Amino acid sequence: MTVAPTDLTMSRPVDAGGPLGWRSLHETVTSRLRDLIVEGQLPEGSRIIERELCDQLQVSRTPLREAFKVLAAEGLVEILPNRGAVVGRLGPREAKAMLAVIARLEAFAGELACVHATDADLAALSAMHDRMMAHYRRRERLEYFHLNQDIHLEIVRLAGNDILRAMHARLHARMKRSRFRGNDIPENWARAVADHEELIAALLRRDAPATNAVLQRHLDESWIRLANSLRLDPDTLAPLATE
Amino acid sequence: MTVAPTDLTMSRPVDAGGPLGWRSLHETVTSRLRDLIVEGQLPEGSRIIERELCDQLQVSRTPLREAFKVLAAEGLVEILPNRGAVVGRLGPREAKAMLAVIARLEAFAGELACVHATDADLAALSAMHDRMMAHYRRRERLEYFHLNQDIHLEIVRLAGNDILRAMHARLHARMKRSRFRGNDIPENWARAVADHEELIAALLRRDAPATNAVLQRHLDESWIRLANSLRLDPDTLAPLATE
DNA sequence: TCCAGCTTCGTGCCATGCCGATTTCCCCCT
DNA sequence: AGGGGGAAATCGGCATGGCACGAAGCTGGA
Repeated sequence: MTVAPTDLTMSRPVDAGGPLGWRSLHETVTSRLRDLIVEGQLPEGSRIIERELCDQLQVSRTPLREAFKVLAAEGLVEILPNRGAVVGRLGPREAKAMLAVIARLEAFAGELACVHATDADLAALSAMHDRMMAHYRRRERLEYFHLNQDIHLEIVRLAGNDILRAMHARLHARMKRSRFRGNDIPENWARAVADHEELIAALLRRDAPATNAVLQRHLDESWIRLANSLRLDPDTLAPLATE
Repeated sequence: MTVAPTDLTMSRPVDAGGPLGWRSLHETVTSRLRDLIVEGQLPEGSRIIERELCDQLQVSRTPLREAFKVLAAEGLVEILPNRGAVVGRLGPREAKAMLAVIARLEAFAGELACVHATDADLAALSAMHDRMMAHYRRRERLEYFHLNQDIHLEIVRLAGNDILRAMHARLHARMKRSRFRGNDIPENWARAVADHEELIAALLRRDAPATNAVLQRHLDESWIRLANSLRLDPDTLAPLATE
């Protein structure tokens, strides 16, 4: 779990720049740490030693501890009293629960987007979709993946409900790490792409019920895909028989 | 914003008791502070001076600052860089957004409860409902209010989805303070009670779609009631003309 | 040889001190 | 008299040190 000893003090202009724009140190540490966890640099379940991270991040223990507290509130790490912090594990049960909630939130966001988004917003979204499709035709998985995520986040943004966006962002961040492990299988990929075609069409028609339905279905299938890649039964969570 | 100078060190057995069961100081402070904010002891928008609270809670600044960080992550307080913390204001726009999300989450929870709750669970819920109705007939508003909240929380619990419960609890806590200011008007009260009758009936029938629908409607009406009590138009959020 | 108790070491938690930023108030200038 | 600028008080942010809890290693007895 060795991390590149990046110096965070450099990212804060100590004397230059206006009072706007620079963030307090614990905030910087929190962001950096969140990225490290979400990107999987810190493996799940591993104990995090304060002093070690202090040396690597070149900060004192106080801002680091404060960062741990907010990450614990976000559910990314778990703090055991008097025994330090471990990066939070994501069991299959929690993953299923989380995806179910994400599905409802995003479906709701789709509904709202149909009502509140401007024509320009939808046009931009459609353009993103077209670019994503281009990547799909070239089988550029990574670019597809990122654009896919951007589209989902954009839909939530277009809903115009900040609370909804914050809730969704929280859950999405926790799921992101799990999704990084390639769990997209070619035969399912086509299905996901078809969903997206339907989704964009429904949005452009501003058909709220249809948008809700297709997003709900799309994300439910997302859980099926994840469960299959984990060799689990999507319903009972029992280990799947492997041949 | 003077708060009773409760001594938190007492709540932590310094030498007695086993190692299990005592929480670290910042956790205790966080809970206490959360209660203080939710119950309205700390008025919204007021700046919180670290030193002042340190004296009143009899703790040092470090655990207090850590508590602020997690409460900020929960959205209960807002931290302005180098300018301290203020308890988060809840504008009408955010209140509407929050209630909309709560409505969807609770409606979803109702669906799940229809599937996952045991017969005993539903019987207990029904008993709570009966007690609530007894309070209603006697016009005991406070007891009714508390039981009402308990029922809603219980439904979310019965859904068996911990993520859903956590998200809902977060939002519910932030709304609670606003709801405390009596915004129940007698003529609307009867309507809310009728909703609850329908709700319990749908749950006992394990009719998921009906449960979803009635909860959704009930909470949407809850927003209408709140907007009216704030003299705002529920849709446009424009100030309502008062005669 | 194995278990129990103690000791030591590692580690996290909390208090305090110093530094920088912000705000406020007073004085001076217009 | 009113407005602007500067200085002091105030408050929050970060670093460090002391303290307490938990875990592992060691030693002595059964």
